[in-house]
Amino acid sequence: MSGHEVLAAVLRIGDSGDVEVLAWQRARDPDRGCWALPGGRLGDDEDVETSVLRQLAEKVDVREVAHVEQLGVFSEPGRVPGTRLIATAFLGLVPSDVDPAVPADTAWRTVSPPPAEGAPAPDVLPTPVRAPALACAAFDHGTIVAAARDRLRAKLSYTNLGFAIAPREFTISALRDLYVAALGHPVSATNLQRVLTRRALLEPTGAVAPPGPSGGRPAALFRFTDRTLRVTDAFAVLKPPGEHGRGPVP
Amino acid sequence: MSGHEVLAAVLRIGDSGDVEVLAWQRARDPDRGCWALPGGRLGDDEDVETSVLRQLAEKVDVREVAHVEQLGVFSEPGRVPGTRLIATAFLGLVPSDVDPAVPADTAWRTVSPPPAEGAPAPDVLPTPVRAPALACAAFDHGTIVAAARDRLRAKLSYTNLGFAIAPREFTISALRDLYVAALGHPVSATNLQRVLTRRALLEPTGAVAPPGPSGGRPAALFRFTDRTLRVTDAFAVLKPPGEHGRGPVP
DNA sequence: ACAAAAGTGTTTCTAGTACACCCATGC
DNA sequence: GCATGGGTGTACTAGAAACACTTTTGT
Repeated sequence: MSGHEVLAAVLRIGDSGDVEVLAWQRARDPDRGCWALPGGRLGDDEDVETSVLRQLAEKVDVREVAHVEQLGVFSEPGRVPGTRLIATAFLGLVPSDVDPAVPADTAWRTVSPPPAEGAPAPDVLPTPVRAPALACAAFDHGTIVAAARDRLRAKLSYTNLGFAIAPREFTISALRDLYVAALGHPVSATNLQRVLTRRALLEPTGAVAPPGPSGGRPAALFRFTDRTLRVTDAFAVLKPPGEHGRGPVP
Repeated sequence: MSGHEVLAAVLRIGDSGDVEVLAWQRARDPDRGCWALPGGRLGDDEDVETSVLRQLAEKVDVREVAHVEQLGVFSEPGRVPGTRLIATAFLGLVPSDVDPAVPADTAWRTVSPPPAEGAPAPDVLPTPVRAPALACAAFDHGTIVAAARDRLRAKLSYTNLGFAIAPREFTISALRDLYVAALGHPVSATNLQRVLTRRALLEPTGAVAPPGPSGGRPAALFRFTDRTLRVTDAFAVLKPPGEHGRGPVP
């Protein structure tokens, strides 16, 4: 009776230091001109995870999507006008260095940052070539994008999810910039390196990046040791007794 | 084309110190005799959240369910034989002191504990009147119950979710027993009290509980200050700078 | 008096933060 | 030399775990 669709909020950290989402512009009513998330009807012989990967393959090369996970179900009866359509929403992440070819109606749009809670507004940056904001989101896709952005922000803190937004190899300060964009607050490169190193998420490649035009010490290159999601900081509290200073069991 | 159902894994900590799930025994094939989660078809004019509360009202008094949240979508094409049926699964929690009237085919069944990871098996308890194990779960409901149990366990550590499994008023050691059952590992009453008090989740009622038959100091009664979900320990790491020793802003 | 259960005080540990300082490069 | 960016060493802090000890009851 009711149809089922899958929708993907694919996020990437843009060069300008913004979170961007992959969206396509609707050419027809309803919500003509507004931006919609890629997705489509669930097929008869696929589950939602398979379906979202299939749908994404039509927009971007799926090999470029480093991580996909379910966000939840959006099922308000009137969420799309006309028919009843239930959506399973996904978060997808693409490393910042890949710029996949996308169809003509599709583009990376800047996700508006969440309201800074309590903290004063961050310094105004000299606006470089940033993607245009997601001014008009079709249907309830704005809610889905916000959920995706929040999920990314939360998981960066207690998992190794950084691997999905970072290039294969990177300098610590480049990684810091990605974290700043995704978290929305300043991050110290010094401490970021220490936290990720202590958790054994990062390893040096041995190579170094050449310094910029104004000099400076060449930065060492790092990579994530693991490229699948791992929870690294679960049970911050009330953890099993006797696990005080134990490192991770090998 | 494809139907949509909602399913609720309603959990409770039983008197015997086990996690129990509300289930009903199927009288017909397929999976006759196995235990299934309460739920049913999504109505045309309701979203999944509304629907699951409606479905639960047929099994238990919804006022007794202290917390409900979405777990995810289960959509494998063959998850139920015959037709295509997509399920949105929910976690529900009922305080340990309520024992709602349930239909004849419905009962609380013990959820098998998760495999103890690394830690040695907990002490063998003298088995009291524990609910029978969920030996045969219908369809993919076993997976859903496991997801519910894991979700509860994780959220107990970084939210105030304890309010949903505890009675209105309780002693610290009673609360400790609930946490032990849900977490699956020993918890110190001393430290539990301190952690929850420091986070301002607990407040004394002023009353005390009478000691048991063998004496002992009467225990003070406490309650949760809040009875809606609140994240208390987010961003354990990489939190915004300058928030070092700041308490919660009033 | 003694056992049992509850609760407090105090120490120790660890992860994270802050910050001063040293290193390597371009000009 | 000196400005610039990268990296290390080290002190400080807070939250939590561990454990000894005190308090309040029943027998």
